Amino acid sequence: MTDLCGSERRDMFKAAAMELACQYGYEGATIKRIAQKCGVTVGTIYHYFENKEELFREALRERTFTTVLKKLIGEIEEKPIDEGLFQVATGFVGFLRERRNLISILVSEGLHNGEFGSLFADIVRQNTELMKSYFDRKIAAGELAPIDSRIAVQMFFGHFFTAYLHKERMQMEHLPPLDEAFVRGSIALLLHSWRQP
Amino acid sequence: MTDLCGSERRDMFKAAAMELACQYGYEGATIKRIAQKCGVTVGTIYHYFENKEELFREALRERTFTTVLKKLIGEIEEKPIDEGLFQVATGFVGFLRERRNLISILVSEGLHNGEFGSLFADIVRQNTELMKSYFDRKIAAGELAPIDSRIAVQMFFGHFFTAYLHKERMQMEHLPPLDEAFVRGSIALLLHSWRQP
Amino acid sequence: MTDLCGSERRDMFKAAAMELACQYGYEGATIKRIAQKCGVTVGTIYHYFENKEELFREALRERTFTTVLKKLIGEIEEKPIDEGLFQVATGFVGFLRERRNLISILVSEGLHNGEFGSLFADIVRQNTELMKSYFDRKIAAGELAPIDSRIAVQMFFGHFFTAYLHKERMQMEHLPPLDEAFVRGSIALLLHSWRQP
Amino acid sequence: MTDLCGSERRDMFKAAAMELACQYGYEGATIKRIAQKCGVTVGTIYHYFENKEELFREALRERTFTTVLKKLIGEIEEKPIDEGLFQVATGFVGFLRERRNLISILVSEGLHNGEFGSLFADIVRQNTELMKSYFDRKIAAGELAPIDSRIAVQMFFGHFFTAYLHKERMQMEHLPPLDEAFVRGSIALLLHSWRQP
DNA sequence: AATGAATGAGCCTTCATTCAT
DNA sequence: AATGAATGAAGGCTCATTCAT
Repeated sequence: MTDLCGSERRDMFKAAAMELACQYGYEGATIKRIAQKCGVTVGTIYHYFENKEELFREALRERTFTTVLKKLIGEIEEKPIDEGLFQVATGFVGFLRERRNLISILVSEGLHNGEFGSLFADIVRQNTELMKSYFDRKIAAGELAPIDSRIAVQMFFGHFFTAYLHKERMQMEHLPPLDEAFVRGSIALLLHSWRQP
Repeated sequence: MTDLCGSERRDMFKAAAMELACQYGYEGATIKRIAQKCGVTVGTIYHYFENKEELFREALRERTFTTVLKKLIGEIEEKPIDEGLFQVATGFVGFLRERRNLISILVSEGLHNGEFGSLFADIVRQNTELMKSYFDRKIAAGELAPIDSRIAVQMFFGHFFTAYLHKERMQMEHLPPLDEAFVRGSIALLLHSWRQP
Repeated sequence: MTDLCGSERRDMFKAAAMELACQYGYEGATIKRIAQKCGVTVGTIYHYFENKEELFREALRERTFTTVLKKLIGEIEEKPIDEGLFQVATGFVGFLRERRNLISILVSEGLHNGEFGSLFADIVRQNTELMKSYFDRKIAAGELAPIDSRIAVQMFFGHFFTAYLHKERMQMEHLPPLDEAFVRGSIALLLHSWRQP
Repeated sequence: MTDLCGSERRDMFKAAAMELACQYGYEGATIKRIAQKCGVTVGTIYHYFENKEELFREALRERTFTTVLKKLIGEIEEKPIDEGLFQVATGFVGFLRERRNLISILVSEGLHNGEFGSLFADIVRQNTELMKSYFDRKIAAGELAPIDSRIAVQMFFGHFFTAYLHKERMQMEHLPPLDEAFVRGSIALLLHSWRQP
């Protein structure tokens, strides 16, 4: 419709695909629907992408949290640990929100689509490694106790990921909102002993 | 095939449906496949269930972790907190493993199927409440510090849930196995301060 | 439509497929057209056949000239060679006419469809072998000169096959009709020396 | 790509069309594939040809065996019959090999495409007439017996055509190779009596 | 002259569902 | 209770063709 160059067109299709898949699932995001949403006909989409899977693969690969995380870790290196974790957590949740479609598809399709599954695994591995080495540096520096950093990373991301999924993607109304208080509270919980000293 | 009464047949269909959906996703678990797996023809399934959705809804509602959790909490009330958490966590992971199919479907379909979504939300709420009141009693008893028990519950379940999903459902090879050591390590991480005292 | 048992239904679909393919080619014989010709909807055809290729493969394999040829050779063993050849040639042309669809598809699709190609090759080989051994027996019996029986077989079938294709399938009006006179004339041409003695 | 004048471009497209159609069939030889093979885009082809059919029609009409045959017959007029037939047969097989694409398409498409069918018929008629009059002259000259020259021509071309199709286009491995021995053997078979004198 | 984006009809195939037997 | 033939809409994808640039 509007005047767009080729690459912008591709982006438009990818965005529409993500949005529809988030709403209806991968199967529900039909090429026809994607085309309609973009005001073109099915053939056009195949002019830009080999097939449906390529369209999605490319869209999903596009931007991952890893890029953001690298930058964040660079910025927080010198800050106190609770501030550092706060910033990463906030960035993570913000990313999940911004790329909400991506997340939905990776989770729901990753469970039974090999291609998407390994894409998801890749992303998780990269993030895990970055964060683990941050933890390890903090342990070496004596800021953190000698905890099992591998598990710690899983706990950190796992918590915020699940919280986001449950609260914002599945609208579980009994759960607290994912606001700053929640993030700060969560980090406090991690850093402090649960046990009464 | 073998002689089964009506209710047993229903169970058989539900079990087959779960298994196939776990493997191929909800869309991939076609009525024909379910029928074949049970050695009957498509028509038969429609004798027992109104339609595909009813079959799945009923299968998913069947048994949730809540039943197990109630029993577990009764048993651990008097035990020290780390042992109590260990038993709940172990029971939770065991349940996820045993009902692996159910979990897959709730997660992947819950994201864009309203019916399944609220089913999932229900289950989560019940578990959250049970566990939260357990935490609250422990806080009152002075065994736990006055932590935010709502967040703590989310962190507890969220961690093991994510760990299970990533490791055992998505085969992320870079993650540690979900064995006793992992569970104990995770609980230690929760109960102790991450920060160097 | 009319009451037919399963196997008759299959036959009906195969017959329709052959007829349409003969008229429009393999690609032109669409499942929809086949279904329409049979008064059913597309889904029905897929109830009987895995896919389009299976439908055609089965239809093509169904009856080949080999069966007819075996019987014919049994009958002509004792007859004089020109009468024997006349009967085989007549039977061959009759078969081509009767199974006109089959031939069209094997020839036209066999050239670029591996599956159909090897099907055709199989048929040709079987016929060639049967006929060659007949020739060899006649040579041994002294009724035929010690000719190269392999080439002779190719010449025999090749001639009638081409004649049929050109005249009756491609309506080449400048060619003589494929009647008894033509067959007898052809055999005379084979058996007698072309060269002026 | 390279600098070609209009007519050379047309030839290039036609050649590519033939080659692809030979490999994949008429339907399989898509405009896009043809364009790709020539390093241009689809639009370009439509600058040179009205539509797909025109492209093929023109390509097929291009050069036929007739031209070659005329020349050959001129050359063999004075030679002994077996040598003459050898040269024509060799030329014919050589032509089929060289124009392999053309042949495939005429045969396979000619069966259900009226346009291509009559094109093929034209070619066959011309060749038949040329060869028949050669035979008739040889009969008049007493070199050949008073055979039915119309059938003889069909037998001559039909044999080599089928042999080529079966052996070199359909890779029938049980058949002898189409070499000089085969051609000479075939001609001997034609010229000599099959019957034991 | 050449491009390549866009079209839209049509292809093969799948699948939940119905229903006469 | 069970069958399985039949439906028909829908899905992914292809392709000859057009046309503004």
